[in-house]
Amino acid sequence: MGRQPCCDKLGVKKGPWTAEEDNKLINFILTSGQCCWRAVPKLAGLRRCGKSCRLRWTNYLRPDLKRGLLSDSEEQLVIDLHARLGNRWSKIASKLPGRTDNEIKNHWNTHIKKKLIKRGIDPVTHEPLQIQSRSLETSSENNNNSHSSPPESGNASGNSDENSSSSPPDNCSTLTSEEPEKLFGSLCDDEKLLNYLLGNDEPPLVDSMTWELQNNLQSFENGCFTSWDDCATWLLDCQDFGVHDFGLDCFNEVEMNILDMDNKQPK
DNA sequence: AACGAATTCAACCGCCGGACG
DNA sequence: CCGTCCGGCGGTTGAATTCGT
Repeated sequence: MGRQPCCDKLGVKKGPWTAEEDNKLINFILTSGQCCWRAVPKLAGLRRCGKSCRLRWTNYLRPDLKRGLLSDSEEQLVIDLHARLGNRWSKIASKLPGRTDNEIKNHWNTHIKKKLIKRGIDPVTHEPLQIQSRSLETSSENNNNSHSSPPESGNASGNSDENSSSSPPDNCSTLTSEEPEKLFGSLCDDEKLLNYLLGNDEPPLVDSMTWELQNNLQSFENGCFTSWDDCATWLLDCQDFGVHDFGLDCFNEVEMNILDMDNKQPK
């Protein structure tokens, strides 16, 4: 029995989003919040699949997104997390505020992979390439006991357990004795981040979020945008200038304010 | 300037798992 | 327990852009 498609394929537009579509989606989510994505296209007046709307929102339109290339420390963080988690891009993205899984995945495939190979590190196993080729020879002798296998290879069953007691500890052991220090080296100036990565601390983004919230709320007058144009401009500014780290909690507050404004001041 | 190759990244596809009736 | 719905995920594609000749 075939599943119903996620949306009516007929009449559904594909390809790049236009500014008008973006505005419609932003407008809808600002006024109605993120509800059932399946219903979003209809309610927002878009000829798009619900999935496509969700993707567009999460990967591009969300106001808390950073734009631009990953910084060096972000890159190191991605490398380390990849060593622990494998290709679980969403998990990795969740540790990098303002970054999306798609963005990290793309950056990994286009930049980081090459850098690691240049440094002589296998981007899949995070082992030095020479050691890996040697271990490949030996592993053919005892092939089933593959602790040096790619992190994601043990994940083929789709086990995406958050605390993941399974693969991450093993993955750490795939690094040479120098690697972890090398990888952490550039992160050591960010103690909170480091503690979090080592599992000793809470995520470090809370402080920055509240800090950014304070700053971004200055964009509002009495907690409200003075007009939709202001709001849209604010959203676009957030994207263009990389305003980040204030998370969707803040956004919910904005949204509530707008709803509140709508109630008080009908257009 | 023109062309092809290489690179980038937004968007799509299909699968999976949780929630729910 | 089973079937369905839906959101989310990771892999892949292909148009746009950049680079090299």
